Amino acid sequence: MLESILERLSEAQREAVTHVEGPLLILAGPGSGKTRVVTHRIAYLLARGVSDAEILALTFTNKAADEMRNRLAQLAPGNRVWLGTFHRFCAQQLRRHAPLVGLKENFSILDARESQRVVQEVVEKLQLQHALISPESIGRAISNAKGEAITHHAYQAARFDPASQILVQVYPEYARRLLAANAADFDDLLMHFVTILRENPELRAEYDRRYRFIMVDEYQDTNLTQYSIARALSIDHPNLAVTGDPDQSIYGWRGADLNNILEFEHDFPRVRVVRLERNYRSTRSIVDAAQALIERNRRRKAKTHYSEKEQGPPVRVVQYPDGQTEARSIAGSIRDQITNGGCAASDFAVLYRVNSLSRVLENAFREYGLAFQIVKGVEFYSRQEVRDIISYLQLLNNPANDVALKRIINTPARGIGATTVKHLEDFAEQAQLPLWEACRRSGTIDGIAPRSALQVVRFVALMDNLHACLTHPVSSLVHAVIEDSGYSTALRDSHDPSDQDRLSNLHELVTAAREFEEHSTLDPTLENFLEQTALVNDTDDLQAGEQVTLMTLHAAKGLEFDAVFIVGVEQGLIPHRRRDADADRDEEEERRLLFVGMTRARSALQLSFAGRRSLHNKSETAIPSPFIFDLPRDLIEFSTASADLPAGAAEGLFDPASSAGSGVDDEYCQEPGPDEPYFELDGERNTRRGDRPARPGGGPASISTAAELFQLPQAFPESSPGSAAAHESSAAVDTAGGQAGRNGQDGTAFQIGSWVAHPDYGTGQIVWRERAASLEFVKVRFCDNPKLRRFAVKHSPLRIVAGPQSE
DNA sequence: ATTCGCAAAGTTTTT
DNA sequence: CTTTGCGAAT
Repeated sequence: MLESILERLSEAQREAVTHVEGPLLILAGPGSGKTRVVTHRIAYLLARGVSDAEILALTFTNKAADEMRNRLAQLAPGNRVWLGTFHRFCAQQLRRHAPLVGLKENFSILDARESQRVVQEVVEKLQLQHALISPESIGRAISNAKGEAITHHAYQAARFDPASQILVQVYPEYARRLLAANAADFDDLLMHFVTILRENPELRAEYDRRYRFIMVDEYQDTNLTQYSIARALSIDHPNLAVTGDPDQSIYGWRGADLNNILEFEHDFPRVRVVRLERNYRSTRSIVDAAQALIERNRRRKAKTHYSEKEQGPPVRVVQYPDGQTEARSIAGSIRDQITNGGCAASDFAVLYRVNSLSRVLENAFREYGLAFQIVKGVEFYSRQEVRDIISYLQLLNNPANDVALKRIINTPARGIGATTVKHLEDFAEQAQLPLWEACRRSGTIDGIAPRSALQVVRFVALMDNLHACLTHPVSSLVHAVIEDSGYSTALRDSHDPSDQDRLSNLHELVTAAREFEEHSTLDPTLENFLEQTALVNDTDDLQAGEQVTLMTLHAAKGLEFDAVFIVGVEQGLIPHRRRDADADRDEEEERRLLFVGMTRARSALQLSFAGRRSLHNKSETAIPSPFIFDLPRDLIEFSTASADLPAGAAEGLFDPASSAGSGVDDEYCQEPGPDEPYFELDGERNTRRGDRPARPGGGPASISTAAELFQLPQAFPESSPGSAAAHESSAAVDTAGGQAGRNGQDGTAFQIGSWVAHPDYGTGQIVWRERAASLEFVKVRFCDNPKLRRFAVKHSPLRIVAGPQSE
């Protein structure tokens, strides 16, 4: 049993897997088999007799949790280890102990927009509008404070800082409103749990005992609050194992604190540190170039990435005259390699720093008739119409939820205007009642016209009727809300074509509810469904189909592709120029971002920059990113592409296995000529960067307040390494976070470029695909109409008439 | 109460 | 250039 878990692990991997007691830090470089190690370690603990109820595995994203769960299920079928996101874990615990922080167990979870809305209201109410400090930045500041476990009681304004002067007023009122609405924002889920642990030592000890073995994934992304949770549960039983990679920390801007991982050894003395440095994913050229880049960072832990795969072709660095040429050339190259090089579209990814760069690429890909998908951030559950219906459900579940009530009291329009709502609010505030109770008393409130009061009464009756449906299955309740609220009628009667999309999204919500009933491991209650919709986003699934993937560098984390293009590697883009351009700290994070992007590639990698870049329709001269100069000359191949591409010409990124083929036909891809190269990748400039002055900062990281919150005991059991017979079979080729299609829908039929027929609109061509809530959507341009129409493939009468063709 | 029009802004993103 | 939000007008 133990043997079978340990076979096919490298020595370093095995060391991590067999570590049982005591703190463990796994520094896992890209492609080093991290997920494999985590899942195998859990399986190993189980095999050694640890009860599955004693193990807690925390991740940041549902995607990571799903992947781990699936892989663990294969190693330890039927296990009941708690494995999931921080937020879900905390939400569940918070339900149990809600009264300890002034909530009730049926509290609602506000999404980012809703909580921002509340911030805005508070700012207006307190008359704190400030010319330079936007409500958004105040919201961010509150979120940051919560990410450091600073409650509104504890928050102190820095004396002369105008932003914190405002915050010190807004934060408490914001917190008060959320409590009054029996609601928590995302950050609250974690912070309230920390508060509970902090104020209830016996409860903390109980949790500590209950979860004797804790694992935290992507530890470099933890903020102080998350750190505090992990730490609080690892005092009496400090068997905390974290995996992470400081070099892949790219979320500092959202509160992730690199110190948590850099100081782990300090916070947990006698920690075992395992470095997974071998990269099983990429060729040596790629790994070595990425290593050279990341070595320039100072705030990191020494770690040398290496590969024992073949050398592979050098990393290509290409200069294009402008962004359009860049896009076309890449599209041409990919098309060429698909038609001549035997590659599949799904082998390729194009990465960029900012979403706005996707547009040129989109156009070029369309022009070249390539199937592609853009991974974007609009989540199904945050669409307006979906959010509206969810608000009805939230109000049914938690009548105190004023945020939800205000959202839907007049959606769809039912004659309850701003004035009426204002009166209701005033009354509610005066009487210290939820808005909902004010609605019940609308007839008795001064200032509300009888006609308006009647409408409110009808709204109350509507909700009361729906309330009677609470005993029905969630999906029928959702259906009832959509129908009885008048929402579906309003959409059906609308002349705005996009309202039809909205309607199909709502049908999809019913389907999601049904799937939840049938497949969820949780009780299919309304409350659990609401939690699901708040904490899960359905679009982090990539489609599997045959298409090139376009996405931001951030979105690429955890994925891998045979060939990767990174575009716009220019000053101002990578590193990105910010408003408050501060410090090396940011530059290092940007370098890590490029490092993450580069290490997505298995066998071919190209970085490119342009001489001119038009962004927001302004064309400006562009200068190559300084990071380009960090790459060692002997690992890269530099070339310049000229402006006038022969249509359809392509350069080879791959040296295809048969490098003779259509590999590098350099019609517009020459070595930089002697005639004043605009840009020269020169050894001298390259080395000069090496000896720049040492940074003064970087001092000892201040030890987090969490250390004061939760003291560690002086001693804990000596770690006992499992004595597994070590025979090396280092064939462990694992793709950490490797992405496989696990969506049901087959991607072959409805492709970009396919011709389809519709009974009403005639024939048209698919120009866009997307996926939301396990449903596939396409946009179609019909012959007689320039306007795009969007359809849910499953529900639409579309019929394929011809395969993909370029226009 | 809805609709229209104009102004302003425009990193990255999970939960 | 595009999107989004707010304010004025009907």
